[in-house]
Amino acid sequence: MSVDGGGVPRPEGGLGTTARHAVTAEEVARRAGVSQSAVSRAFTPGASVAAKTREKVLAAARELGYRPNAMARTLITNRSRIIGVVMAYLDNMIYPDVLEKLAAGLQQRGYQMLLFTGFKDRNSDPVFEQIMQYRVDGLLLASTTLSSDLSDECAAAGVPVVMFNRMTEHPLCSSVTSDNRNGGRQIAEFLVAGGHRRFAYVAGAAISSTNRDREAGFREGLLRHGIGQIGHAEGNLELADTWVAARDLFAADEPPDAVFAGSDHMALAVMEVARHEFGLRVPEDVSIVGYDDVGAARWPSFSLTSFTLPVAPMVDAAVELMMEQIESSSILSHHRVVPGRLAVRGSARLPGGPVLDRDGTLIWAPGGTE
Amino acid sequence: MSVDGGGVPRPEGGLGTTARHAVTAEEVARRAGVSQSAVSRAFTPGASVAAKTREKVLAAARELGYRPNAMARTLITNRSRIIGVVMAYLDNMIYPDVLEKLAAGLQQRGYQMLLFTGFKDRNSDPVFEQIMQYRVDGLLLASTTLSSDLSDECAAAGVPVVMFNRMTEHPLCSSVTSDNRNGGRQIAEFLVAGGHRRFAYVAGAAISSTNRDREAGFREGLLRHGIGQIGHAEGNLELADTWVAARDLFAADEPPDAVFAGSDHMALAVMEVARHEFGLRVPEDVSIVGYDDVGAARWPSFSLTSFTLPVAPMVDAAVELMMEQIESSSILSHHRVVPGRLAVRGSARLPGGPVLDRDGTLIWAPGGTE
DNA sequence: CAGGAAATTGCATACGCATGCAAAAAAAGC
DNA sequence: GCTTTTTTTGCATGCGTATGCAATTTCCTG
Repeated sequence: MSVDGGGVPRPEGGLGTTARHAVTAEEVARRAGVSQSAVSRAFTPGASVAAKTREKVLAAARELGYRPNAMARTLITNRSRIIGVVMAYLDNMIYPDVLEKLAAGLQQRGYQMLLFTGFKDRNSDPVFEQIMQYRVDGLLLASTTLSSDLSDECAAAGVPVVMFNRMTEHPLCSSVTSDNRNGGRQIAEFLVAGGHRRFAYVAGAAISSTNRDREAGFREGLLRHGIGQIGHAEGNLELADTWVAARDLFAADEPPDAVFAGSDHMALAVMEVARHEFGLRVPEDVSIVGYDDVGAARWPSFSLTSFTLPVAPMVDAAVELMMEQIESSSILSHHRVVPGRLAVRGSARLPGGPVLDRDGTLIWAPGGTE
Repeated sequence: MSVDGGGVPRPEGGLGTTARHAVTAEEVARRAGVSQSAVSRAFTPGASVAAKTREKVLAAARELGYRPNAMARTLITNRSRIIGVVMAYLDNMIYPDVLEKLAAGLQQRGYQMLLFTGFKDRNSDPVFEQIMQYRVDGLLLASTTLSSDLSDECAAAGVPVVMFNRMTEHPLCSSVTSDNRNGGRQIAEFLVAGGHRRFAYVAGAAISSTNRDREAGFREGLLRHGIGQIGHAEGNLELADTWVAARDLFAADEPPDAVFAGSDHMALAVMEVARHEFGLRVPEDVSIVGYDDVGAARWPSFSLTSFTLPVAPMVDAAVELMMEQIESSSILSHHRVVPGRLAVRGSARLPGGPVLDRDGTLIWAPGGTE
């Protein structure tokens, strides 16, 4: 079905190539009876202009509908005030939140966001050319990475790179992550303390440092208690894959009684399979723990125990790190690790240990870990 | 916790203001032994260059790491190849999908996306200035609108405006929506056919045309069967608000036995409250129907009956509409309405009528509506 | 009111590239 | 080989703005 109104042809400004004509500083200058420089200065905070002149200019600008041309400005200042943002995928439920907070943070500092997406299982090299052509002031990679060569290129071009939720070995990139390793470890402790015996890990993308660290921490924590053998399944951050992976786990001879999934997204899928395909009770038959603490984890239907991904402080840190580098014109290699905590809910059996109520969220605080 | 690597100062290029220096066409030209125009032509598809020259240029460019400056190009061509995208909010679960498909569609046509977000309960005027300074080739508004004045300004500037999932009265804006009205009507028919008596509508944002149309269709459908009085609650697209709204509904003297929520997001919240706060069985005690057919609607825990928001065709239509206007340099006012269908699942009592299985999805097809 | 300091202004230029135009080179036609 | 046609090339210019510099105005100070 299609309801079409009339087509209104745009007034042509001249020779076809110069179709539309935006108001320029020159025109404003003429109207205000000043020079083009004065107009420029009137729009530059802190520039040397008499208050009276600025008024005249702003008035003329308002009348003509003038707006400075950011592209032309970029050409001179060599600053686009644009940050290239690459998001691997958006179906992880934390990303709406990340994106919104990021947009707000950049916006507030006068920066815009050029967004690219769709690089879940490979790095962001494919869009690199495009991004760099727009002379972004910085590059933020969320849940994705860049090849070493391109990272070098960025550094050479003076474009700071900040990774979000991913670590990298590259000496000229910065990163902001949650304490994945510790999170995995703490979950292991929690599950062991809960009296579980057969553990399984549901993995995210293999190339993801975040996934590796979470798993490493988990295994490390279990090993402390002499548990070396655990189930492993590839959820791959995809619902469909996780579904299959979960079936494999529960259909095994010795199905796990405690599952840690590398992201809430996958954890919820595991829970669905456990309950509705295998008729398992959560947490009586199987405990399920996730990581990220997405909004849905709090829904009564799920009540998912999950390690918090501290989105707000992480985004803040990322923006800070970016601004710091842009303003100082230097490429840094700082790695910020933001601590999280285990939000204890109903999807995993409770251990005997102390569970505290902090700001309405239940926290498990075994002696000395915090 | 914070682990910091070393800070590597960026090599300064000269007088402080010219901190970093990107390779220019001029330099490539010198290296290749041609003129700057030749370089420009080598990078312009369809330009008049000998194959041999192009090779030389591309080789030199590769050696120097040259990348055309999109900003400078924009200044001349008057085309930024950037689309300004404003998304009202991202917590509606369809938006990750929309954003990804949109990015892909634009990317494929050589366009980039300048993203703005966070305008759920007001229009997008606040960021308008910023967007226009970057001389975007088009403006796409997802679940948000623009004041009439600014719409005029866009038209005057030759910037086409396309609304996604919102209609507008403005004569110089285009829009792509699903058939909200028909959807609401069909849901009414479905619920009436299912033998329900007491109906309620959970509303989204009051300023949203989408919300109004869905409600209008719903009421219209009910009225056909003589039902004029229905419950009404404001979910406001917010989980917290929906939670409260749902409590009000179910705590009433005559609680509804059929609830239509203006979005799946809200429908799921209603279901949570019904089940876990009021102990109601779905659909035995109350039927719940949503709109959008988000991924989670398919999860066994919810099995939400929902009217489909056809994201893929809608995004395609939006991109088409945008490109058409950009390429023809004319502002159109086309309103595309993309049909959806009722995906029948378990959250609402089934009527006696025909429920067909189409492509694995159950569709309710009352005589002659399709 | 003179004289100098400070604030303001305009001029000219540069940023990196695309493009019209004319000149040059290559190809084609005879 | 010479003219005509076609293709390729370089020159010059302009897109809209910011900014160093010098000229001008305004403001102070005595």
